[in-house]
Amino acid sequence: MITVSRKQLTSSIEKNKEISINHQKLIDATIETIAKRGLADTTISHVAKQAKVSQGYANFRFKSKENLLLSSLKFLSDEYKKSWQKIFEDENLDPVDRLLKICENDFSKKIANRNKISVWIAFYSEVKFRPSYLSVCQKQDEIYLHQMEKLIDEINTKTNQNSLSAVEISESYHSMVDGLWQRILFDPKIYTNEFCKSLIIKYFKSIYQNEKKFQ
Amino acid sequence: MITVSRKQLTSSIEKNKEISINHQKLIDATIETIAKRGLADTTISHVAKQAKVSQGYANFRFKSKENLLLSSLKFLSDEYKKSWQKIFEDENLDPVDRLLKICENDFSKKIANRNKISVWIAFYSEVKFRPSYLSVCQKQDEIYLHQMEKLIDEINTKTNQNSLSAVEISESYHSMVDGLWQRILFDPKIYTNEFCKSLIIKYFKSIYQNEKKFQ
DNA sequence: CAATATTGAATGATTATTCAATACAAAACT
DNA sequence: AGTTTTGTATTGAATAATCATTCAATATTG
Repeated sequence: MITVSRKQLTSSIEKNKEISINHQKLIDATIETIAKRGLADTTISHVAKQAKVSQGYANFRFKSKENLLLSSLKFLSDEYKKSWQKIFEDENLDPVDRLLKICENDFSKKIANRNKISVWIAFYSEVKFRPSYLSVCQKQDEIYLHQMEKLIDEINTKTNQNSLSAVEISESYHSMVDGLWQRILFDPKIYTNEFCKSLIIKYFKSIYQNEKKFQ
Repeated sequence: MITVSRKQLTSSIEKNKEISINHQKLIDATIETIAKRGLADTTISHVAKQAKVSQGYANFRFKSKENLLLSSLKFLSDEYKKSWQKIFEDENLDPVDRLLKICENDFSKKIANRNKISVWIAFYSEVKFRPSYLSVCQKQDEIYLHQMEKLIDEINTKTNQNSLSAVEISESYHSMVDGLWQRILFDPKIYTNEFCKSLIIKYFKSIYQNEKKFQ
């Protein structure tokens, strides 16, 4: 009785693992393909070949191409969210260190690499026309910005900085990051992750001139 | 002889006018269509309908869809270039005023409106995969950045600002503009042109704290 | 009556989606 | 242990829709 039950359990776990491996394999292949060929030229057939499954299976597995694309966007979005959420939740960091960690994360190789930025920009360009894409990004964006504002507010208070509001600083930061991501894509020789990060840090340095951690 | 020659001249001008009206009509229709439906969903048939010509004609006139898209990008790019070139060439402006004019232009209704930003972003997302798109943007971008660096350098010298280099400031400015354009598209209620411009001016204010024109 | 501009239906290529056929693995039965 | 049965995973060829492109026919202009 026990052995049978164990066997079933193992089998079920392994089956799920198999399934989620295929699931993730297809999402990875989608990201690779968009990065390599662009969203306009990404067909189910290309993705399937990249993932080494049949074309029919890719479609069957995700019900539709649209759904596969959406799932890939969700994956990227979740991955990004997890990375910054960990930093906002870390109670051991003082505000300035937390801000520095956020910058570091935003220009880490895991987040700001050419493959992933290609995909982000491809989806950005379609967001206006696909409500489903927008809803994946919008909510997380709001949370990020809200946390950021709280954090900047703390730093403003601590440093007696009051010529720029927390909203203004976090909006500026956010758009600078978006802009720099774009530039990493166009000209990665000049816009290395390090260069981008240092530009951002210098921005903070010019606002918080007495804060030594930005030096 | 003279009358015939005049007639021919007039006729030729009017024919060219007709032709260039159709030409421009199709380019405008392309921009409208990309803004309304996205690049992925922009077909020759949609553009032709928008321009009120037949589908066959649109293709015939531009030889291919690819060429129509490229011509539309060129049009946008030239329009933008003309607008900032005029400012860089205006000898009556002192450096800070010139910088203020550049900002104003970058967030003017003519340049930074939802239609045109939609089209820019649509092309950006494909730039990596179409060398022809890249070559349209790249050169002008370089000139813009170069002029900007010269300008910032003048202001740095004049104001004894030396904690940030001209390159750093112009790169930061440039990416912030790109980022803000993106945000105008996503959330035009918050990111009005005025709001974006004021964010940028405040950035300069925090760098050039003694320069009264940024107040 | 040319000569040129414009049309719109036909063509062919591409591609998402479907689904009958097959491979595979686990369970049930000798 | 080996064989059969059953259920699920996966394939890939067929289908149907979309769309750029072509071009013979028609309209327009000088």
